[in-house]
Amino acid sequence: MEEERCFNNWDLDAVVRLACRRRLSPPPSLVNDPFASLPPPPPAAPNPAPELGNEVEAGWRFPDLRAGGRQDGDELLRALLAAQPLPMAPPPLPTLPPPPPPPQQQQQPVVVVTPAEVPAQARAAAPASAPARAQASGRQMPSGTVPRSKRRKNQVKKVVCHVPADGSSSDVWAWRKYGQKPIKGSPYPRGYYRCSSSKGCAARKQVERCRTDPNTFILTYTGEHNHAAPTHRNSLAGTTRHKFPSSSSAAPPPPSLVVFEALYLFP
DNA sequence: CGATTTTGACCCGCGC
DNA sequence: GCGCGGGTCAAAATCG
Repeated sequence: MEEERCFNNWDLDAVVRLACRRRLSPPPSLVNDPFASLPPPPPAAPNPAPELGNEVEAGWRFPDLRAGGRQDGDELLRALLAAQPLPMAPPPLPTLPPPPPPPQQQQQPVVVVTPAEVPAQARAAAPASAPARAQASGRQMPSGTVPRSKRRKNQVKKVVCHVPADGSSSDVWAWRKYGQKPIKGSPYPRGYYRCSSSKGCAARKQVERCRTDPNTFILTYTGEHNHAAPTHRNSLAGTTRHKFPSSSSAAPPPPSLVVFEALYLFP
């Protein structure tokens, strides 16, 4: 169990780092395939939970993008595409079983885009209007921040992307992990990261291994960067520090393309 | 020394 | 109204 935890842990961190460092530092030679040296994902989670209405699957559904008649999603998409033309065919989405009927709350437009700078671009393109989601702490909050209670989970703007385990997404931001939680129905924990490029940056990122495809990671970006994208990533940000000596420690895999899915949630 | 990671606890949104 | 689950905080430990 411990190992598994470490394993998962490592995975998430690795992905995040990759996602962050991409073109910055060529992957060490020892990092061919982190997964190869690691124990395979649990064959069968305690509860496979086939019908999990997770956001990812929701993302696969492709509800009508203009359902809400909003332009944000569309603009975002456009911005994303403009910023980074699809270098490869659309994502292998449908590896998942037909998702369950969409709960009424799932009327968020979903968009599929590709890669790399998406989060950054998206944020740059989208109007900086995510005050609430930024402040989520329930405890002592700096004055002027919006209490978590004001926030609606379903109204949080998100950009979901799938990252192949053998690759990485790319964004120039530096992310700092602030939490990790096991997700019900998923054998893999989800890591929570926030932008460390700028102190008050509201941008956050969640990293989770796809339960249906262990070789794929799901990155979920929320919030917006309130600062310009750093030309170079921060010093220590992304520093590799393995707490798990020996086996588990490994370097991140080489960068490559990513498959993105933009999941845009509206209020 | 500064920044990051880890981990348990707390808070709150949401579904029943 | 209650309980569950997800998201975040913060202290301690670790690393470059």
